[in-house]
Amino acid sequence: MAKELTSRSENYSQWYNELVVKADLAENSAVRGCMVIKPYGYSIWEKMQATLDKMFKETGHVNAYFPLFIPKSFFSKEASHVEGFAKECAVITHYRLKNNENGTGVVVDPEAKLEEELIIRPTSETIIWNTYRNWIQSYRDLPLLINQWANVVRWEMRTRLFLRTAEFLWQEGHTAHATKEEAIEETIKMINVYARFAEEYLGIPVIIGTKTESERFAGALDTYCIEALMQDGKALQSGTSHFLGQNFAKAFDVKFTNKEGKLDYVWATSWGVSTRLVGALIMAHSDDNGLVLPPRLAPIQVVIVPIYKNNEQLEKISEKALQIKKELEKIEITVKYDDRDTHKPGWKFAEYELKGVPVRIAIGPRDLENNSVEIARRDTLSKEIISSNNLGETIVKLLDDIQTNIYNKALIFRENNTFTVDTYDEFKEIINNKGGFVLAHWDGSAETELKIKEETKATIRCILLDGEKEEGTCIYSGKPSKQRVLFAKAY
RNA sequence: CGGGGUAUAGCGCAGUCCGGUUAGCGUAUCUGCUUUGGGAGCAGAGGGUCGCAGGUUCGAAUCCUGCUACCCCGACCA
Repeated sequence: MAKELTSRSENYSQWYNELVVKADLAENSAVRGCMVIKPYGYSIWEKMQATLDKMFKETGHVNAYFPLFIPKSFFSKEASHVEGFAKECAVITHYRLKNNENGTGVVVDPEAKLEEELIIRPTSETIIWNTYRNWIQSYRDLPLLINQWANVVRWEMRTRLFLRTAEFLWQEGHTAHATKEEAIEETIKMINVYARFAEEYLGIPVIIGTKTESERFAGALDTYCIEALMQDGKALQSGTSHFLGQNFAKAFDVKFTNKEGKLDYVWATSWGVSTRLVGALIMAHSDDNGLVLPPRLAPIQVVIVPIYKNNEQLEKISEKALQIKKELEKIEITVKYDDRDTHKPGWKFAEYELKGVPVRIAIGPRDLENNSVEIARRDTLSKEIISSNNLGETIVKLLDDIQTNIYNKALIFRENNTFTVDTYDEFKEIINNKGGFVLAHWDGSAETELKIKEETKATIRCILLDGEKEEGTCIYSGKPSKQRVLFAKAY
């Protein structure tokens, strides 16, 4: 009642904005374009971090930390990199404040101007490669497989909670290799790690592909990406992995002696995912009642709500509830027992639905008599009374079911909203009226890509990595094409 | 950064056009009693620099100017 949510059909973006705030994930801050990630939202991010970090370690990477500030001169060393980021950099020019002469506060001390201005990192390639120069001399120093968890700042014009904020949290992997082949292998390995994470944990099916030249990371030779389809038919780039070639090695003079004793430039990759994934999670699965979280990333997997008329009943129910909690926690399930007397059960039901808790167990006097509990699952909103014997086993299976179900639901949605077209008219019809992914032939030219973007707002999300090599003609120019590419309107 | 909109109690809003009692409603909060298997009921109470800064006026939430933030639509991006 107090937290009525706008429906998706009524206004999808309003639904998203309200949901983020009402489910207590994040809110806008006093600083333009920056968000406050609240504890519930942050714990989802922590779960993502923990999982990804483990996956990175399993693939041989280690964590380190590089500075937030980058000297301006570093930044300008790689030409296309500067061009890509220059328009959205925050710059530090001074290092001191002083009291305003009229006593009304503080002002920047003009005496404290920095010799060299500092850029707040929009990404760390430059500072990292400047450092790697000192770390790498020989092929024996390679590969260098480093990741960092950090915040970055990109001065965005229009921001949205999680999807695009001026400051965001992410991880960025930066690796150095002796050969081109090895670097490309690393790039592909990591995009596959992201894809596996998206599908197995976020429960979101993704398309793996490479970016066209115009969508590529500034400074990369190739950008691999995973693209997910949101419920409103728009695509969300959910992770990228870049093959940087020798661009940064040349810009920062990072050379090594190879086995033949010859000097050569190092081959590089970088890859990242951000708090944007939280936005993906919300938009992929949630419904008009609120969040739907995949069990593997839900901060609370099971909530237990007691139903009682008096203290005596509450005591008996609590005894049973705590016993169940203990049993579930023993098998690594995160359980919250909500015995607050300040809210009624119905209120709690609605609240936990809004917050996307996968499983709710309700226990009342009738259940005590019958040795039963009521189990409700968030993804289907269905309820069932079951015996409270062997609850652990049941819940484990149920959580697995939910994880699989929401993935399948998202997969079916994507299948139903992926279209193959052969004419520009069909293309426009689908992009304008339905949305979704559209597979179409493209002649490979930046001009055609731009024209299509200008006319329809759809962009090439990626060139499918495992796409069929099918000859055809470009829907726009009629020129020959070797394979279909994936178009969509994107976030 | 361009166009449009909004800013009044924690949240959601009315009042602003046409200046004039003590700024109101819903919800939330607090107290008490009754309640508890899907967002409880009744009674009472507290809570406001009307976004910020100037200006006009005897008098400003209301009129004027400037600023800021947020939302929507464009251009740019993870």
